[in-house]
Amino acid sequence: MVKPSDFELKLLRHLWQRGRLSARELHDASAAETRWSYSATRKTLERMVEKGLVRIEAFHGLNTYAASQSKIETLAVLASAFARDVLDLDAPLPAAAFAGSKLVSPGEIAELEALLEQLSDAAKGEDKV
Amino acid sequence: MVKPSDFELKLLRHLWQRGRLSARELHDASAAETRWSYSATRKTLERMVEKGLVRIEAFHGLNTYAASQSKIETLAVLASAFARDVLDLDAPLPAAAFAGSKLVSPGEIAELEALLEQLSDAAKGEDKV
DNA sequence: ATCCTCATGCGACGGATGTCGCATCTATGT
DNA sequence: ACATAGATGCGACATCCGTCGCATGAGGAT
Repeated sequence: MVKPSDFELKLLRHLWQRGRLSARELHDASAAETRWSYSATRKTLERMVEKGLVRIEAFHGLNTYAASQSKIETLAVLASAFARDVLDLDAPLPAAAFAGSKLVSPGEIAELEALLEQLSDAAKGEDKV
Repeated sequence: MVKPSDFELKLLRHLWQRGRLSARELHDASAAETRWSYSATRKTLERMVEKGLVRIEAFHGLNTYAASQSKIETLAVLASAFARDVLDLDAPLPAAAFAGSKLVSPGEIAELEALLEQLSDAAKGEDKV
């Protein structure tokens, strides 16, 4: 699972919400936040494809892009990095941390928690070696 | 207030805990985690001085370094960036998020919350303009 | 006076990322 | 057939950061 940068995350959010988009559509949707030129949006998108964050698919010559890593997976990577690097926590972040976010429904929070625990267990395993 | 990178944070932790240290002392204390050469530690330290994260002071020719941004301030920047960029939260992170961390005492959590609220209010102000 | 050790200043390289422009190709209107 | 608009591939530059090495210099040991 890949950890996106802050800007990459902004693009991902639109893709999660709206599914598959062309570069132009994604740019129009996100330009207000990023304040990027169309070129900048496209280049970032291109790199996200290389990294495996986004899947590209052409329809009759028009490239379209869709997230290839789910919102929950992505939040899990980000949250566990925060817990480990910043808070120096062993256990995963408690669900309460996500409670106020409009990004995740209660059902998704449950899913997230499961993933987080998995990640933190995996980390412990590596430690021992 | 400056947002440190993950590695810079590792160095800062030692400075918060032990106060002023020489480059050598800091390196010996942190090399296990960073797995860096002495040169790498020094260079990072040098850049942290430029950024204003650390204050340098020479005693009879020996350089010593101390954190110039407190633990709580730093956690506040990091936590509010996480809340804003990742969780897309308007309000600051709830105290519950920090509860399990050995880095902060209950008293410090209170201090943190105050700071976080300040930061989130400031952000709203800028938004409106 | 000579040598060794350690600190210091500073340069360098590579990868990630933010940012942008240009040359080319393709479909479409006239 | 030709011009125009938009999409695409790709190159480029700057900055940050992880990482390291070298040359110089100062203080102590012989």
